[in-house]
Amino acid sequence: MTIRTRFAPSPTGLLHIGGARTALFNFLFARHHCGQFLLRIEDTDRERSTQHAVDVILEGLAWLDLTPDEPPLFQSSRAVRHAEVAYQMLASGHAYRCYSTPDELRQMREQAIADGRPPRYDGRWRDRDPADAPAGVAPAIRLRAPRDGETVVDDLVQGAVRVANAEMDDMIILRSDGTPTYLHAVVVDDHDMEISHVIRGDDHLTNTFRQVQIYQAMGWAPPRFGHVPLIHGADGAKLSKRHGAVSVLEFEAQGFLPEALCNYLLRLGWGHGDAEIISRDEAIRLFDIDAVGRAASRMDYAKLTHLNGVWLRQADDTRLTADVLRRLRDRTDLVLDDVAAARILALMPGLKERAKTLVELAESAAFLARVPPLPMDQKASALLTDEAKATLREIAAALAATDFSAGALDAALRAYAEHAGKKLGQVAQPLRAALTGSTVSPGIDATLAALGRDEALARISAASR
RNA sequence: GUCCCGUUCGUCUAGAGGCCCAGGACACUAGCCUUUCACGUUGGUAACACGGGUUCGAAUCCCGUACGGGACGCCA
Repeated sequence: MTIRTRFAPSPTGLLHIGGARTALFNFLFARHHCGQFLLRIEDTDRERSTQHAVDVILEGLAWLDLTPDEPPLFQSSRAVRHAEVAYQMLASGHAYRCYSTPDELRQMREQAIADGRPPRYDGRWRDRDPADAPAGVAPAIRLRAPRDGETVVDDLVQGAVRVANAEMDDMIILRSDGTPTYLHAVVVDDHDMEISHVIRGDDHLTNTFRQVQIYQAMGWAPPRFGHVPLIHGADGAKLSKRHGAVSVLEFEAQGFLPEALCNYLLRLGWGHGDAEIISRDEAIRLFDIDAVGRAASRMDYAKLTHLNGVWLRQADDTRLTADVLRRLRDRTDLVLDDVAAARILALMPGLKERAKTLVELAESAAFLARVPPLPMDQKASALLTDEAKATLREIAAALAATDFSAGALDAALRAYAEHAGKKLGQVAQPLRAALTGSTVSPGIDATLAALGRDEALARISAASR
């Protein structure tokens, strides 16, 4: 049997990290088992679905490199098929028409809650003569669910979960306007798409029983299910639009690398011994659904940030340089020409070692695109005393005599320090201030080399005046 | 309220009856390294929710309790 999984978000909100992780797990599971990963947009709620949300989902998945193997299926395009199946069930006696109005149902629910009973449809049209149908009321179609026995789901993550059928009422499968409900559409689509494994959020676990009843009514073999626990916000509360549930694209804006976010998400709810830094290829090799934990987990930005630093250091210099230039593009205080780009690329090995996010990286690279005289931060200007300025003029002369390679510069600096009876730090820090306008940068030799002879000497000259 | 699920350091996790007076990672913290800042490195603080069983032996199995989460819609 070919393994086929799907990610089925509804375009009524953003693609948040919970959804992203669900997509990742589906993707990894499919790849691990040499199967296919599909995408289905559940846009049956026409009122709340938006094109913008669809775009965000598609963009987000592309950014995370979780591209589906087939074009996305839009659930709304399958309304005819959903209705067809509902009528089949009606014909076979597995469903019936219900003429209760939404208002009536609401009263029924409120009454049940007031009486301390579970809020459920009482099945008043289940066995009623269709001749009793009130005129002018369009009926909804309900599943004639079994009332005895129990329904069992052998979940890949949660294990065997069972519920008494008496706990469930007859759910609506086709609304009075002829459109399918979610529970029904999902089953029909998963069946028609030949989905073998449904991996989704824990919040769907209790829905699964009702879906299984539809499979049974249609005589279809249900897929295997795996319900992964939800991700909570940093404070332990459920992810909501108000906090934490930001779009995955927001993570991009905040300077996180997609491979870092995937690595983080993978380790949230799943573990493999002591493995922490896991590439996509390794993830495909190691991941399996049975190692997914059963408890909800919290979003931890500190750990994500750490992981991002690890991946940043491993990332390609050209790629990072392009990202930095993009983030700095709109800065009016910088000159982002080819010269600046070349400097940033040249210093990237040292810059990426010191940054945890792409935002920090861009900020730390900005000095390379400045035109002297540089703005000095407080600590830098404090370093540039009259004595230091005099020293800088001497250093400039020593540096000018080299070929401006990092090795030669380092040697010249050390020789000068020894000659002047100073510690290297006393030499390097004023120089750093002059070159960068701050007290933090990659190694001073590499920084000098990246700037190049003319620019470096110009900056030293400007700062030592 | 009813049903379902969960509970190992602050956080993410390893752990499938003896290897665990519980390991790793992040965070925090003390050193080392050092040309600043990072990185790296060596230590440290810190957890099996609680109570009963079962067993020679339980973080691991069973039952309760507490707490947390989810679902109960002509939303998805």
